[in-house]
Amino acid sequence: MTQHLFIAPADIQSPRWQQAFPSAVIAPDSAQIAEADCVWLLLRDENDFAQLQVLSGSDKKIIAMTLIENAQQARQALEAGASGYVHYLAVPQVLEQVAQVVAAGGMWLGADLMRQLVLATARILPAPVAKPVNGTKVDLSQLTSRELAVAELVAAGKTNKEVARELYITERTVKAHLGSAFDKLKVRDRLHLVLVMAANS
Amino acid sequence: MTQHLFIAPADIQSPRWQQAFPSAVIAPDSAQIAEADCVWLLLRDENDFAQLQVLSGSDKKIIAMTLIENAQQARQALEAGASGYVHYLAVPQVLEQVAQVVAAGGMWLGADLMRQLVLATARILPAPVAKPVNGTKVDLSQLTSRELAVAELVAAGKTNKEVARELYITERTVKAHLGSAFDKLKVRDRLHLVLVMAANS
DNA sequence: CTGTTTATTGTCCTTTAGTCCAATGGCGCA
DNA sequence: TGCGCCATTGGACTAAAGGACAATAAACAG
Repeated sequence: MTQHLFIAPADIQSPRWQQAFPSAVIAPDSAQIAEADCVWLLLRDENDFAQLQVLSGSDKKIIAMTLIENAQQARQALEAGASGYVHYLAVPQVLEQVAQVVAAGGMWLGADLMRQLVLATARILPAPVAKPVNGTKVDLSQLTSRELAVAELVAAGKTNKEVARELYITERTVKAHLGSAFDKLKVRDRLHLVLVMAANS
Repeated sequence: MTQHLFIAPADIQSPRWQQAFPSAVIAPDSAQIAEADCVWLLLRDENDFAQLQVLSGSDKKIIAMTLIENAQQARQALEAGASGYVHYLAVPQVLEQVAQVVAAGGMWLGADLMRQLVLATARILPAPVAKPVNGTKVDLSQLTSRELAVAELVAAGKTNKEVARELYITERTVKAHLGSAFDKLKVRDRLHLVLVMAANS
């Protein structure tokens, strides 16, 4: 039986982990790493990537979890040794599937990210007609670094107050950044912000 | 129950197909396509690709099978609409896993091909491409029909007032359904509801 | 040096969201 | 015919979100 260990800060956890794997251990750090043979690591900042690098040295299977699916982050995670890349709020069925595939020596990526990889690869391999991907695209690059930071946390489900605490600024400032992000991305509220960010990552 | 249809010439077939899916239909052409919801298509020449293109128009899941695994062919198959790419002599366990992943809205590629894709992509631009937003079934089944209707509209970015107008009920009732949906899905607000509903893609 | 952008915070105010404690009527089921 | 579940709504209330108007300070470009 596979022993799963979920490493994530206390404020970003999902009940679905335990639902998918009743015997799973959920902890904020890797203290109980020894008993685990499948580690789910929530990626948020560079430190988490560093930890991923460290873990990849072992023979344990590592699955990166993310707040927002993002192609570059996925690539980095897989390069750093992860065998899977999945949204942290994925439903138990998906989590189980990821575990299965990874346990079988496979790699797991959501279909959308996979498709991106396929299409991206089309450019470097001798390809026929690589259909350029487009759509209702929003340019997140027009946001300043602070606006983006706020937007990402908000898109991860944080409230303004939580974002403020996390970034060591006042709630008012959070609103300011958020408001200008709304303007730039032409969305009316945080809900739509999540939708466009989810559709363009 | 998923109905599998394997399309392959009589001289290139594998007994493992039937082993993996006892109720599967194996035929040399797509005559019996109507009853199937998962089509396994053996790729040999350009005609097969053409057929793949045609099939991709339907909502059926399509899995490309190959005689020899090849990165470029894999790419073409996935671009043409296939959700998986697997060797035609794969063992039943693998076939079942492929079917599972694909049924869940995922994409399947052997680990080796996957690694090639990942490494290939690593060298090119970090520019993200748009991804289509799709949704699969969640454990949303625990919601009543009304709760689900409200949840879906909310997850599409509608305000309570808009949902109320759309469903011809009062905003108060929208709140009631939404509140109980929150309880059942164990989310704290509409933002997390969106994340949960968008997570299983 | 000056104008622009970015980051930060403030107050005041309106609109939305979400919860608590109800109540009513319909529908299936034992 | 009660019991439970579902859909509906009310009122009252608290919290969260977002806009309007404005200010200060640092960084940066021309």
